[in-house]
Amino acid sequence: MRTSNFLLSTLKETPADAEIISHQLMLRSGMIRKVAAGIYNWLPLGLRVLRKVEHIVRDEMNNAGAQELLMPSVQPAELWQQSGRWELYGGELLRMKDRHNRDFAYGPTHEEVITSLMSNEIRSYKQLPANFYQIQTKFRDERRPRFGVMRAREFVMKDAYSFHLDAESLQETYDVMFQAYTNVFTRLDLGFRAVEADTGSIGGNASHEFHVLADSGEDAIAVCDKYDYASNVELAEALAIGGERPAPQSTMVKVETPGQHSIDDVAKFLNVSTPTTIKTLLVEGEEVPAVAIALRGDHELNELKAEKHPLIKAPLTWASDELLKSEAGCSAGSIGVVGLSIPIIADRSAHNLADFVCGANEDGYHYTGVNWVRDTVEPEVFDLRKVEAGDVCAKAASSNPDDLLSLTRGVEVGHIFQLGTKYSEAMNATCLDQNGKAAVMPMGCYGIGVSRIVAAAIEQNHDDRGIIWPASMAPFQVVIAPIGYQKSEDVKEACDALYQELKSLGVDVLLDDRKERPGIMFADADLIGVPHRVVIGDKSLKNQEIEYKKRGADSAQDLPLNGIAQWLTKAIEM
RNA sequence: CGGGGUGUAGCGCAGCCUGGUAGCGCAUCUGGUUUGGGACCAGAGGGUCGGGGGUUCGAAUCCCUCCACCCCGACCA
Repeated sequence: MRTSNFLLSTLKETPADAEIISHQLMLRSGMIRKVAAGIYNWLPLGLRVLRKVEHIVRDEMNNAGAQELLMPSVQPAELWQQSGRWELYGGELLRMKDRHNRDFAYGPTHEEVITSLMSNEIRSYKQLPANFYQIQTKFRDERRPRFGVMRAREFVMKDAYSFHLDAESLQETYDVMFQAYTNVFTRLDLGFRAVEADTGSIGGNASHEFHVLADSGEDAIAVCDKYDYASNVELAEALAIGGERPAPQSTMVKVETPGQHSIDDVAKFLNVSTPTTIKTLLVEGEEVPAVAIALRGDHELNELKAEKHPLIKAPLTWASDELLKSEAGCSAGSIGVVGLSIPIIADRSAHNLADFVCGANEDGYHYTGVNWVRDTVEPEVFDLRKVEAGDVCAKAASSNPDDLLSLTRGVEVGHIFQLGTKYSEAMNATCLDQNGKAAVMPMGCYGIGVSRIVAAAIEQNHDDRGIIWPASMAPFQVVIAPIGYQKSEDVKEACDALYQELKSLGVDVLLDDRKERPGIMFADADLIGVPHRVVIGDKSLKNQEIEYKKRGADSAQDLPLNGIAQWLTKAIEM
């Protein structure tokens, strides 16, 4: 490609509404332009990258035995009513009507369509297992689209759906897809982790997310390398801190704590440390009006874990002031675990405390020297808190330094689920088994955020000049920057010859034949992130040399002109 | 959805408080001088000042209203 024939739409200044680096660089390099909130044009440069990612994803899906198909983005409401999601999916489902006033939706995902399709096409167990995928545009009407294509409303996704005769077969395909996903992100040369995940609203059993590690990521991940453990913090198990609970030493004393509401205030006022206090939270209950949650003062509630407790109402609802008053007899700053008549659920670490401080259920008072059982009802023990860096990994046996969790942030770029029969039952997707009986097919589903990968890759690979593409997704592998292309016949000849030779060798090469000063060519080449740069000018040509620089390297080197094309093709492969 | 903020040329912004011919930098076009890390000189084009309504002799500026977009909290590839 020659720049004279390519829309190189770079910006010198950063558009004001771009917050994170990948969004800024995608705008500045001319990869994308916004059409509306969360809706983007992909310019030629951006599309080249998107296509490279698609290519690798497609290749690995094919290798994993999945078959590509293409489903419509517009889907009739009937399918969604059949699965029950027309009512359940909520505002993220973009709904519309056709000219006959029939309801349709723009597909946010394709479980309904594929299950309906395969319920007709798959008739015998002999056709199983089967795995189908597509790479296609989805629309999810996000509450808050942001960060460019990282969280867009319209985006490109690879979604795959597998069908099985039994759970064993589903597990086998799930494992194959797990490996395929690992291959994809390895080939894309991204730093990533597969993490245990919540199955969320799609439902089902096993689930893993694939995260590209980046500080700007929206998800927190707990990691322990020694045990190859990685889990979304939403899910990560928090072990009890401290061993067996010590025996009570102190007697319980009611103390005045006027105007002290937060744990920090109370601890400072009483001159104790927050890990020796207990905070008590009241939430609405299932079948009971309210439930008390007891956490160590310095710990935070993991709401997702709380919602899994049968007594706690989901979604988690904080008790109103009136409910606090009627159940605890005080306001939020003075609640404690002594004398409550509602169920108490204590986090493991809170349950390990002795002689602790907690509210007295009377405004302006706390207790010191409180002990479980002696001074309270026996609480139920449950894993309720958020894990923290330095907690012991749930898979570890000791608290050696390398058994501890560290926290890192990630961008979710892939998610695989074992769906089970949730959709196949609803859509009546059965096939005949060995005995000639109709069997409901268990399913798996597997998603990759293709357009999100592009943004995530930039988050991980950039410097103050611009993008540094991994070789596998660079829009161009090599850029030729001539010094005096318009002036020097020699330079023009050498550049054109190298350009043609690289093209014939199958290299994605960009020849910058604009009438621009070198500084502009270099700045643009750095900004759009081309991995290999060749500079050809009269000076070096005199010595039969060119100048080569790898993107991100500190300095350039002079290389012989002779055989440079072959040298470059080798450099690209490395 | 709740809270905060912004809409003025393709991009970044000033002007608004205190109403009076719509500006600056970058980008674009023309001519010239330049030519190894975002050059310089001279000239040019480009605006329903987010939309609608109102106040006024006169509105980018004041008032009302609608819209769009951005940022902070609950969801997801």
